[in-house]
Amino acid sequence: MSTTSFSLRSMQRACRTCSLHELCLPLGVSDTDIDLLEKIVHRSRPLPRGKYLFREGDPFTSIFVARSGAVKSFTVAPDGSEQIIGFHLPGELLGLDGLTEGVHAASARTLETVSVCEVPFERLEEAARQIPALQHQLLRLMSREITRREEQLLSLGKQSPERRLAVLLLSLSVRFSQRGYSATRFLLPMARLDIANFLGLAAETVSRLLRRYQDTGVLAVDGRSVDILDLSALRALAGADGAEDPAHPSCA
Amino acid sequence: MSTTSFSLRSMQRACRTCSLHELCLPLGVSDTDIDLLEKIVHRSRPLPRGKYLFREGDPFTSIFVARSGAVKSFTVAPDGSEQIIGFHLPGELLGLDGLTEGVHAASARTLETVSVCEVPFERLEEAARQIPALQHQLLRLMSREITRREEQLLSLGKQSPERRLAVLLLSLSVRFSQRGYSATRFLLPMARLDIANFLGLAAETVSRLLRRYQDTGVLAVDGRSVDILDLSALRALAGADGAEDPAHPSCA
DNA sequence: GCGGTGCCTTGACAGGCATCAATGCCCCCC
DNA sequence: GGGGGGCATTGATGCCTGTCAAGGCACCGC
Repeated sequence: MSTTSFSLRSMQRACRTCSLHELCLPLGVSDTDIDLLEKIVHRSRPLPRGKYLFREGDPFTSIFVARSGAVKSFTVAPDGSEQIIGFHLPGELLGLDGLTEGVHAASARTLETVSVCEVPFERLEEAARQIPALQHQLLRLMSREITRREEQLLSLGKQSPERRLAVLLLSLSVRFSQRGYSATRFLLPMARLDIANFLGLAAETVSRLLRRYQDTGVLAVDGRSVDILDLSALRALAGADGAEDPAHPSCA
Repeated sequence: MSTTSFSLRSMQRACRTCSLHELCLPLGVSDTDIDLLEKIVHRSRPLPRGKYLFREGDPFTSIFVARSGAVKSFTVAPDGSEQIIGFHLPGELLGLDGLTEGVHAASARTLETVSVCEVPFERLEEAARQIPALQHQLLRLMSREITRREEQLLSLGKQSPERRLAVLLLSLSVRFSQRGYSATRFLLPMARLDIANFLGLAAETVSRLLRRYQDTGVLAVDGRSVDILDLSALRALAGADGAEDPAHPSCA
């Protein structure tokens, strides 16, 4: 650990050349200050599928960001049942919920092969004090995590399973496109059961909904590959849609 | 506005003597540094029920904390339907979701008479740079907001309406007791329709569930007043409960 | 090539919750 | 004191979705 002798050229100055630059901590930080940041960040070798970044109850010392690959975070109820809290794509901060109590409130496990950056939080905090732009970006990223969870809450609140799934697909679409991938064709990083668990549905329902979307020409689905054929239709399904169920009455 | 002449003795140094001290920004900040913080904070007169703290789309300039009274945050879909994202008790930060885009992502409206503190965010950020303890506490509070939303996600994910309502009641119970109120007897600050909207249920279902809880001796409900008679039973309903429905199958 | 194991899909069924509708209560305002 | 509106409760009905069960498909190791 202490004396890594293999050459890591591709890992040096990685933050500056990282494609996630704009989504991650370095945004707005000057080049000289990025050097400071990079001294703090640990870059791991790729982790295979199914590995834990951290577990519920682990002491909180670092936050994590995937450079590639998706991660799920979840808690395990006393009866052993798993409840998925979220899916994290590259550039999305992981582990921030541990700061409150000093202990991670959830576990994080890789859904596929994942390269992660680990950022020791105390050192990050210290650096943020010295680099105003870094402090600002850290706060912004935490704000983004709050916003993302609020959007998830919105989607779960819109009770119809049809909507929930549509919202998830749209969210993935947007997030993939922000990361330079296609907004309409992508591979789902997670299993149907994970989707169902996350959305509070049965796996069978997810399956049937996907089929229905396919039958109505909104999507083309083949296993984990998704092709969004009619984006506006999907938006209508997810959104306020003036379609069929007027959801909750307004108080306005 | 600029020249308020009326005496504000009770409002001066309010942070230091505020009962929410331990839950709010001043925690861990030295007395001399609190003076600095207090210069930033605006304390408003009490707002009546139904007033907006901010609206979706408003430019983000400040965060808010209620000193007393509850607030709901929500978004309005294009079709006019309201979706409630959360209920905020005194000491819980409001408006943080605006930092990401510089624009508030949700609206916040008072559920009852509310006294709020308004904290201009730029100045707070600046102060946080100078006061390490304040920076740390700000980050902790943001982390707490993330955690709270994750808990809400958990509760919405646990699909059974019975559980969701139990989780909400327990959450309120804990939060009231943290604020010095009874953990078992309190007044709901929100209407049934708000609860239903928040939990993704119909108002009728909420009503029926409350009745069922009452019939089984878990609660005594009268309008908005709630008396938790059997806390452990409520926990069982909310939690992993080895009771009736084994929720989602585990992947572990 | 074979069997095994996840994972996904499809079908049948029953229960639960949303929906519609009506009633009652309380508070506020006239 | 009377009327009205908002909110809560209760009942009846039908659809949707969870559950159970079976089958198919792909990937992996032997």
